[in-house]
Amino acid sequence: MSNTKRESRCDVCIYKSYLFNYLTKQETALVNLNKKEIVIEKGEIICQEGKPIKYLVYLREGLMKLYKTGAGRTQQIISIATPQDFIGLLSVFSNTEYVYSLSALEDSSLCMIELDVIKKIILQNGKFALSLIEKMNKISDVVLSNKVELGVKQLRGRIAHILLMFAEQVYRSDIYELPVSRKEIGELIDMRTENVVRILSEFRKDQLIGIEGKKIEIRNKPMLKKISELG
Amino acid sequence: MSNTKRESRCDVCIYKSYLFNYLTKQETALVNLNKKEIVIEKGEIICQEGKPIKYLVYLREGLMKLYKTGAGRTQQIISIATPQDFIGLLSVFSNTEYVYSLSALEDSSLCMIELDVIKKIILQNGKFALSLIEKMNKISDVVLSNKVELGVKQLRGRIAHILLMFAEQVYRSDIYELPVSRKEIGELIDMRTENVVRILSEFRKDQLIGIEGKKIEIRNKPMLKKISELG
DNA sequence: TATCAATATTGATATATATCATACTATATG
DNA sequence: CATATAGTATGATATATATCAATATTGATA
Repeated sequence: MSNTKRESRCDVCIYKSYLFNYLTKQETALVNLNKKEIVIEKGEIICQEGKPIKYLVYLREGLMKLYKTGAGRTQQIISIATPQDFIGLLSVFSNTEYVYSLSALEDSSLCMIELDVIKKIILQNGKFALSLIEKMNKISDVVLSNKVELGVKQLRGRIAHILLMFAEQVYRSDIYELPVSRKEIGELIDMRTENVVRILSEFRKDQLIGIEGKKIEIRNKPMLKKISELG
Repeated sequence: MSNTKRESRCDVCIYKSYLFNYLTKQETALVNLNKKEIVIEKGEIICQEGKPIKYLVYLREGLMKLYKTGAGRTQQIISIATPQDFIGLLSVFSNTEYVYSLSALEDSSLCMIELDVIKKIILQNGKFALSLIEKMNKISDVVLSNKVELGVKQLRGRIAHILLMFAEQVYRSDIYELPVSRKEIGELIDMRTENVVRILSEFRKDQLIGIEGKKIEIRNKPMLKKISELG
């Protein structure tokens, strides 16, 4: 737990979410006083299911996973958070305890804002509230449609989908280092580790991708897209 | 399309959502002026994917399904709305067109409120905004956790889950009339019609349920719960 | 460096689920 | 009334996926 803390000013924060542009000077100052910044290492767990919710977590830099622990230590990954995401935004206002856990897939830098302060601002700042609502809807669109699509796709389609997701949403590059293990990919798209491995190898044999350990290279994006769409 | 329209006053509406208790008299009057009430018959489609969003739909009485049409006329049911639900609340603020369609599973009575009016009220009424946010989070908890659980459960577990859902969430009775066809059950829990039929028959043979056409009787709830939980 | 544990890989096999075929309702429709 | 049409039902078979087993590889740690 090497939670290096450093304090920066919200008003000039370079990571600032566009949502906070709707705040007044006073509100920004209030956030400034009631937030803490932490830097965490890959693998560290920030929030655990069942623990009381105190903060709204904002991801400045890095990559994190939001997951749920089921019976028999199995995990299910709900979503992968990228910079500028408010993590778990879809559940913090309806629960007093976290329903998901949160851990770092890469070294990450977070800003944790007291939830009570956010609530206070919602009460007094309509523009902020409406923007937050829009933001929540956008997140729910993505998360939900991902989960809904899982149901119709076969394993090959899911793997293609996740490979493209990392390329397009996360790394914005056709060459990237997978931030997750084969097992975690399985937890994200509901399949067994062995099948993740198998289908990745298959895709490599078919020249769709290059693999070198965790390094992935998308080689035939049109074909991958087709596989992803047709399931 | 027998959209019988009748107008009632919001301030004394017996179907009123608790959310509207946070409104001022003026705001209630504004809603009153910008809403329309409609009564629709089983099978009627209210919103269609791709059509512009103008209203926030509130279900007063009846039962509706929110669904998505995929390639090849296949449907996927996202959720089933019960009275007092704001339908599609999770996507109306992030899109200008509906991303889901909405149709009646039973004769239903709806109140459709101009979305612009809702937005206006969010901007000026913090309590309403915060309550709406909490509501949205609750909906997303339910919808998302349902979809997440689908991924881990096998067919038997899914059927058990859905049978219990109708008994406990929708009809609050162990005997009820299924509002959906076997095909629609499949669309709701990602499985083939034949397997829905097969497993229902199996459950009947095992004395877990009684079936008579669409009429379902839960006969061994503890066992169904176990099947639902263990997947 | 040696050792251990976790991860990755591949193959063989079992199981779950989808698909195909057929028949048998109910319900609508001319 | 006859005849479509969708829904329900069941069996046989094909296919997709999970499970089991064995080995290789990597990464962490003493």
